[in-house]
Amino acid sequence: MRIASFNINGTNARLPRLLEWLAETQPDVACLQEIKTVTENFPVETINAAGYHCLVHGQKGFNGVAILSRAPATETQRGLPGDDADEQSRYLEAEVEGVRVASIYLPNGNPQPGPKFDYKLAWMARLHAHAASLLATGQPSVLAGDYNVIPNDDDIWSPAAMRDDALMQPESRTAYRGLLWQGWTDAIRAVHPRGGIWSYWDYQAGAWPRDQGFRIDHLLLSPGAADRLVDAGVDRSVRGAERASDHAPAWAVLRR
DNA sequence: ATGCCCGCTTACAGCGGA
Repeated sequence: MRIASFNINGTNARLPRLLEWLAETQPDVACLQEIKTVTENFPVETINAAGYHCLVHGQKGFNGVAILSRAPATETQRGLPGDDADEQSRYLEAEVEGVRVASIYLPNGNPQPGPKFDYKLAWMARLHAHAASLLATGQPSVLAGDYNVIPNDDDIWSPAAMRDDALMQPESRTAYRGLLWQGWTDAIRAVHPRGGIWSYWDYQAGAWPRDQGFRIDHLLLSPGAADRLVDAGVDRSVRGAERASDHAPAWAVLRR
């Protein structure tokens, strides 16, 4: 069972690339982030024609997440619990083929310090609480998404280049590690323990041709899911296409 | 030190992204 996470950076701008990638890699579940459209405007019929069911939690202009699946999915959570005033569409969760799968778009948090960084850390605290409730169910679960956290210094081409960025502040990393201590396994890290794997390359300053990237798209596996881990990686070549997203898809394969 | 590039919006400039 192949589960992937892809920050597409705009549905309208990226639909051809999305369809190509689905056809080429045929994930069983695709968690999308930054769909940047309201739910009603997501191209459900086109995605259905490509062989995928759609669950969509959209938002106008920014954010927005979706879960595409070859098998029917049952929605289990829309929006991250813990703050009724939070109107940003950054969390969607469903059960697919017996596995609980979440599509996560964690706040960027820049500039830091500041209210956006506070929101990021508060959101991560809420995620920590909800993730604990998922572990308590004992169901195999996968938290897949754009975490906007560079976990380690070997997850970026140059730690100095992003030293003051919200993505690699100690508070961000500590909160991410808190999920690991809770019992979640970073699938790509487990398969590639030496690091050096990137999932994002900035549009600016020739970051892609220079391979100046970092890893912020992660799939966290519950113990029951981690026991079934076969392989994990990043579809790097997707980043090299015309009109590509600035993210490449990250994926994990679980034994059925 | 700043902007580079990209996608979005009751758009033709400004914001958010990372």
